[in-house]
Amino acid sequence: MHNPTHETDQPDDVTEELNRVKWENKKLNDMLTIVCTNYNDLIQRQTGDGLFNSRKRKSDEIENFGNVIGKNSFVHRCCDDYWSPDRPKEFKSNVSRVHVRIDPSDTSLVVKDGYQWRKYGQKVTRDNPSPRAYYKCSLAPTCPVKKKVQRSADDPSLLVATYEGQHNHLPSRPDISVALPPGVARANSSPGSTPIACSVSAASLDHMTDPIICSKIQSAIEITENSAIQQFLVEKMASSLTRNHSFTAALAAAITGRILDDVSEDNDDSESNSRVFSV
DNA sequence: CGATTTTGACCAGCGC
DNA sequence: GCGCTGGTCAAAATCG
Repeated sequence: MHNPTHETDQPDDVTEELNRVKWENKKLNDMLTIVCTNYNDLIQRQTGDGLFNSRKRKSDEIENFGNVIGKNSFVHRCCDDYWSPDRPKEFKSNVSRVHVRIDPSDTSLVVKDGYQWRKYGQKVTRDNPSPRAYYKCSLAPTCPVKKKVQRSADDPSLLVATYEGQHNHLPSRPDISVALPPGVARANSSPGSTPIACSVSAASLDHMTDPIICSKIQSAIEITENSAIQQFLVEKMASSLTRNHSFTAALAAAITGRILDDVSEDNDDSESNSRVFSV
């Protein structure tokens, strides 16, 4: 956003430019706050009402925006074949799976990801001799996120965690999820598993099948500043919201109105406005 | 003593 | 309609 050619300007111009950039950042923060609020409302409306009313397989329809990432773990594409190959595919979108390498002798079904989970059930399924554990997020009473953890039938040293829903709160260990917004969990190590660092190795990223998610996650890992976190958050929300035509129409109308307001308020500085919204 | 885990029972979707 | 199956409940047990 900041034009590098201004660095050679007079000190007064530099100060003015800095003030202008600060003002633009403040505007972006305000807009981001509004978008976040509306986004959470929309997601809650889409996933909250009746989401867990049924105790049965309609829970497959739950949307998920959380991708978990860490050393020795990797994300499958959101629309893969979930647990069973013969499951219907039409409502599996945005349910993410995470594979975590553990010690084969470790029998615990624990995948630490910065959130606090309460186990509410365990089941032996037909297609896998190892039990499947069911967890609910216990960090916030209203958090709808659930996860299922089961050993891979093919590779006992691999834990497969499936996340359903979106966190409506921050993780209990912000140090783990420093670069990821709420709703994006990060896999950490279980007691018997290989410790997972906060960086992602190239080898682990190679396991990812979706280059878009891979690149986004890699960029997220490199984020250390607030502006970068906001950018990642916007990308995440945009990728899910652009599928909703009514939302995009409403958003376009809102932004258009906002731009018009800005133009009328800052009539002397139309160049800066175009710079902000041309991203 | 509160939080969490375990585990058997129950419920509901799905295929036949 | 019936049986199989996955998901959830809830009481008891365990843990810190």
